Amino acid sequence: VSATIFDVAKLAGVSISTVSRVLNGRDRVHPQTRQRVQDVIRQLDYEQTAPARTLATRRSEMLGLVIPRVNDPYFYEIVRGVEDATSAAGYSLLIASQPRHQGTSRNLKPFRRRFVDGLVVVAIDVAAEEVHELLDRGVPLVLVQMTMGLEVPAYTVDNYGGARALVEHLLTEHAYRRFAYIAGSHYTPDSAQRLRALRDALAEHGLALPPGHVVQGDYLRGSGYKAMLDLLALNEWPDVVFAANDQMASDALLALRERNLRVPEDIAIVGFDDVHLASYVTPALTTVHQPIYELGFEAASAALRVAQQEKPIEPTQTVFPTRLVVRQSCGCA
Amino acid sequence: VSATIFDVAKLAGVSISTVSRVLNGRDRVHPQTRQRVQDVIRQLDYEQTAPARTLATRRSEMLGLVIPRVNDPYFYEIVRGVEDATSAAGYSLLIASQPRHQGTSRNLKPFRRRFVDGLVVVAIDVAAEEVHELLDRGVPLVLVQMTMGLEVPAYTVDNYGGARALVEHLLTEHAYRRFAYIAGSHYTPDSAQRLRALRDALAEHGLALPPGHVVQGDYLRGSGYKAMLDLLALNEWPDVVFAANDQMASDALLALRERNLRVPEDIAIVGFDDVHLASYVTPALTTVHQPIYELGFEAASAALRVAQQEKPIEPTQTVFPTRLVVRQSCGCA
DNA sequence: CTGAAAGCGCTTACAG
DNA sequence: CTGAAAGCGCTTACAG
Repeated sequence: VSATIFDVAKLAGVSISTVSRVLNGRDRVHPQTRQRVQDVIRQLDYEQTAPARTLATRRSEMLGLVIPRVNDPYFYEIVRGVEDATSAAGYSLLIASQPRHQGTSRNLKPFRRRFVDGLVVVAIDVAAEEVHELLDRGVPLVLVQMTMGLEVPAYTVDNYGGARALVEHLLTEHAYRRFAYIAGSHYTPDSAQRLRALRDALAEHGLALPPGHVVQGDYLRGSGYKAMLDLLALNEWPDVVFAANDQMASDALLALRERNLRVPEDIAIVGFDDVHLASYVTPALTTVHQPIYELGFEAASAALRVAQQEKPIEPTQTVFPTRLVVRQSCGCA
Repeated sequence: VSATIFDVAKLAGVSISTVSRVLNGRDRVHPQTRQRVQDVIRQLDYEQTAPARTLATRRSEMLGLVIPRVNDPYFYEIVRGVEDATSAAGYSLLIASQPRHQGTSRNLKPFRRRFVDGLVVVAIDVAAEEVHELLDRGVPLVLVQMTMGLEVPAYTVDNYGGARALVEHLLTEHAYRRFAYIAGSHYTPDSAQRLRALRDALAEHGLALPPGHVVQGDYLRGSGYKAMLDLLALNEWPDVVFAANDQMASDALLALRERNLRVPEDIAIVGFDDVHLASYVTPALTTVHQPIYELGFEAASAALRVAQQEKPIEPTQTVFPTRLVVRQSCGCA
């Protein structure tokens, strides 16, 4: 139905090689020939067929994205960043979202078969073998919110530093002593890093987490509510609850309100991430900001930069800074 | 680097035609031959190269998605629905997000060139010409949250009915008389439908919107705040403010809190959509639920069903029901 | 500066 | 049930 490169060539009175040359802007073409071909292209509304080109060049002008399928605005922000970088480069985005936890995975195969020019893998367990295979083939692959050792490029945020700053604030500005922690899913490293920061900061002040004051959540909607109820079942309540993300902190808020407990007067709550929700709940959450959109944008940009220059990718480890955001849920005015 | 169909054929001692047959499960193949080929495929870890297949068959096993690039959890829910339907069908998802308002668009071209097997277009102005061209080519295309006349299949929700039920509640249960409306972006039909429902319901009760009581927002974060301030600048305040979505309603809440006004005592607020945010703000928003995820899921499923059966798509107009969700922001306990 | 030809890795009538 | 061959629409050395 549509015009092919043969149609263009015939009408312009040249060979398809020449059409291909003006299409790709490589090699020299006589200005008049070029003009003639371009006119015909416009006239026929011709456009290259992507798979034919991909087959010949092994490049698809698509960026692949692997991301957990969970319904979390946090991941949406990453997607937006990846997307913006991708369209800015004139690429298309091919998405495969995955159940968050799924043992060994062959999720990268579809991307191999489709010749994606780059791949961004977000917070997903992928087989090291597959990652290295892609990297070895020269497919620029970058990790976001996870690392796989120094040989694989990764974009993460300073979870430890952010959590540390948050806890220091709670210790020095508010003099809280009894802390509790609502953990995120256990198979991601960030919750563990944030917990470690909490423990270290407490230790420096001669404190420790009381037994039973670390409860398990999963980062998702609802789990913070249940975790908070577990905490309220303890003999001695904490002064302050540090939830591993804002979603769980917000759900904890809901649990406390139901029990007619006041935040921060009875129990203070803090979160992590600084997603939009954090500033809409009451009291607004004190939390740690991380540059979520930028994480996605920079990771994708890096992969695309490499793809477009055909250079091998450097296994750079990029750690974005985080920043304490003080609102009211910690007890500040 | 990887094995091709030739490698498999040679090692199995058959022609590539036969390999292709076992790969695609069509035509009869002798069981022993089939077994031998399958063994070799496994042995070589062979996988079909997608673009080669696409070039030969004109089918890509990709579903295209065009969606506004705005940062709105509402759209993320749709994406999730589309995504789940897509992976359930074994397809990949190719995303092109677009600035929300961009005049006539050639945004569908990339999808034509890549032979997507179906296309879901969400709340985006696309040129009617391009839509019909794709439809004419047999590419199943479905519209979500927009319609382009009866010839193009569309998935929408009952904005009018939902808004109507909401306003009836406010009129009969609460006896509010002075209404105000914060409109969504003017280039989408849903805000206008909701406003029309409001006007009709008021008229039936012998009421009307006072002058200046319709203010313009854009659905996005921040605009509800500004709109609420405009309303507070009026001589006579409304009893109740109907914001065209929950995001703007939540921002209006923030504006009122800053002025130390109480919701719902001083001014009641209601929203639309029933996004997660609605139940986290204080007071929780009375709103209208719409099945956002389902909208994306069903639209994508319909397109894929057609794609897989190679039948022409029926231009069905599907309208999902909406449902009043009563929480506290309207004045209910 | 330009063209003829081979090749990318598949599928699919057409014969047999 | 199976194979040889043409074709899908491009790109890219290789000659000239």
